[in-house]
This record gives sequence, structure tokens and C-alpha cells, in this order.
Amino acid sequence: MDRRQRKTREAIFEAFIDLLSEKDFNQITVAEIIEKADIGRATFYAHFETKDFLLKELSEELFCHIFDSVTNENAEHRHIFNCNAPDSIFLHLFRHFEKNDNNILKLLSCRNNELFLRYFKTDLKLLIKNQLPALNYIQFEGLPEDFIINHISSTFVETVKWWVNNGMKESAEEINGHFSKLLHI
Amino acid sequence: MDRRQRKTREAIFEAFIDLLSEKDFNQITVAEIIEKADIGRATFYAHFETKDFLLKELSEELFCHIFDSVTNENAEHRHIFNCNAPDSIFLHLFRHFEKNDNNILKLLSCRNNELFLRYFKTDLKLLIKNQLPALNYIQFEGLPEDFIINHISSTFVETVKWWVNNGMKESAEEINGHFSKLLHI
DNA sequence: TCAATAATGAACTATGTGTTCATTATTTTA
DNA sequence: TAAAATAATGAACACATAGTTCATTATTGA
Repeated sequence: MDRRQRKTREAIFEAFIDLLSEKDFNQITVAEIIEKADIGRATFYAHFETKDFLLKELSEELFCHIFDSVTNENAEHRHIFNCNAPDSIFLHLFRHFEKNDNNILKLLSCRNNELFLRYFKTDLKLLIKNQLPALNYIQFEGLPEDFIINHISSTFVETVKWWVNNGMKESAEEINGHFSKLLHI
Repeated sequence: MDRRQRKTREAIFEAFIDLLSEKDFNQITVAEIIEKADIGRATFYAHFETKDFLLKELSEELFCHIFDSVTNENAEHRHIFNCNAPDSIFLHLFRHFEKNDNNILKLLSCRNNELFLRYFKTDLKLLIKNQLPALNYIQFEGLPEDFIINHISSTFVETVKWWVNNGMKESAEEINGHFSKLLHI
């Protein structure tokens, strides 16, 4: 990708993230974004069709990265140690948030976090669906599969939300313990 | 309240609900609302400051009604039968949805249901907080109270969402059974 | 060096918001 | 029932924002 394009894209993302920590997504105007990013109006629209697409692409960039590394780490970890601990994908995710990869915390703790968590939940559901046989949740026996998957993802997302909204005082291990207690695992 | 005011207010609500089942909240314009409600532009703004306030007042009208009746029914029920079954407030709520009080299902099953469920959850949390000692969730012992309350409300809201999005094939009793299984009660 | 590509910014159209106000219609009350 | 109070009307208005266009300038990579 052309260096100019890369720089512009970065500047837009950065300005957008800054604004998201200040005010509601709906209140943010394109004019504010381009002013903060210090680019021309036409340039913005050359990169993103609308503000909604900007949000979508930012979310994808952030979460693809996290999910890729989690699944890879996990596969690697299980391969190296020849063990079988699929539950720990949740702990891995908590650790990623704790490390504040990609400044993701700024987004997860701002008032607009629901926007991102919606995207996050979609990815998370896929991950859980693939891992479900291994997870072996006998305590939910008899319930529809998508109902169970939704419950696990929702509980995870709500736990993250509670964690960041309360200042992340708990360690990744502690919050994973709370999370496990909710699901009785 | 003046009959004219009542009629206008009703017409606006009705038109708004209609539109919400067709398209996204953000896509709906005031012009569309007043056209469908068949009222003048100035009249709309005499009733509601903005579209967001319209949403807020509609939600309040819907949920206050449901929560009032649930708590009253419950108190009455417990009084008459001299029993102590606070868990059944959830069953009561499921039954209210099943009965489709105030055409609430149209809103809960439309693509905008998150908007309403957010308001709903706020009320639900209060209700649960008051009932918590009675609910006696020993399985969550050791977890922070607001963390537990949030988990119970989230699980309820997600269950309702799953229920309506899947065509409400289950009875109120069945879905309450599923819900109880998630919380292990 | 040069052809290709990206950025620029001002001007423009289009759409939606929320207000104003003089006029008309309906309701309340005295 | 007459008069006063209140609500609805709708057209005109100012304003904010979205998204497009295009001729010009700057940067890049080969």
C-alpha cells in the first residue's frame, strides 16, 4: 500500500478513536474527523464511504488481529505442550485486553464500547462454535446449541464490559475466575 | 390530557412503531414520522423535543406498565397465597411478553430491539437488586453484587432476544425453564 | 525522470433538523 | 352558549451535515 494511503488511513483511525473517547458516535461529524486528522474532505471520502464503514473497518482491524493471535497461540500452545485446555481461550482473551493490544482499551472503556463489542461478539460466537465440542458444557445439556453459544459469548462480553467499566482492578486471572464462576466451569 | 393531545401523541407513537419495524432507527426521519402520523411538523416538535426523546418516552411508557404490573401481581400473589416464590418474577415477565401486552412484541422482534432492551435492562436491574436477598443465589457466592445483578439481567435480556428472534416457538414456561438452566436455579 | 496515483480544497447539491408565526380548529370553563 | 384557553396547522426560514465533483498540486515507485 502506498505510504501516503497508509498515513492517511492511520490519521483517520487515530482521530476517530480520539473522538470516540470524547463523545457519542452519533454526535461525531465527518468535519471533526477530517479536522483532527488534518486531511482534506475529499480524501476522507476516498478512503471510507461513510462514518459507519469507518467504524466497521476499524473494528475488523482490531478484532481480526486479536482473534488470529488467540487461535494461533492456542493451537501452538496445545501443540507444544501436547495438552488439551480449550477453556483457556477465554483467559487468553482477557490477557490480550489486559495488555492493551492496539490501544483497544481506549475503545472498550469509552461510552461507545457497545459498538465494538457487537462486532467482537460476532467473532467470538464463531470461535466458540468451533470450540464447543471441546468445551463440553454438560451443565447446559438439553438446551439448543445456538442458545448456549449465545449465552457463553454474552456472558464473556458482559464480563469484559463490567471489568473495563470498573477500572480493570482485577487481573486477567481473577476476572477469568469470576467469568468461570458465572458459567460454572 | 386534552383529547387532541392524546390523539396526536398516539398517532406519533403508532407511526414510529410502524417505521421501526421497517427500518433502522437512524434511518427514520422526522418527515416520515409526521407523514405517517398525518400531523403537522410544528405539532411533532410541540410534543417531542427530538427523535431520541420520542424513543425514550415510548420505552418508558411500555416498560413502566409491564414492571408495575409485574411487581403488583407478584406482591398480590405472594400476599394471597402467603408464599415466597420471588424467582417467578421472571416467569411473570415472560408471560407478559407472550401475551404481547401493548404490542410490545413488534418492538422486541424488530431490528431495533436493542434500543428498547437497553431501557428494559435498566429497569430490570433495579427490580433484581430489590429482590436479590430473596433470590438467594448461593451459586454466585463471592462475586461482587453488581456483577451478579448484571449477569442475571443480561442473561434474561439475551434469553428474551433469542426467544423473539427465533419466532417464540417456546411457551413462557418452557423459555423460563431454559433461562433457569442457564443460571442454575 | 516520468507516469501513475493520492491528496487537496473550494464549490456545489441534497437532505434533514428544529424554529417561527399568523391562522384555524377544538376544548374547557365561567 | 359565549368567551377564553389551548392545540394543530403549514409554509417559510436558518442552519448543519453529508456526500460529490473537479481542476490542480504533491508524492511515490519503477
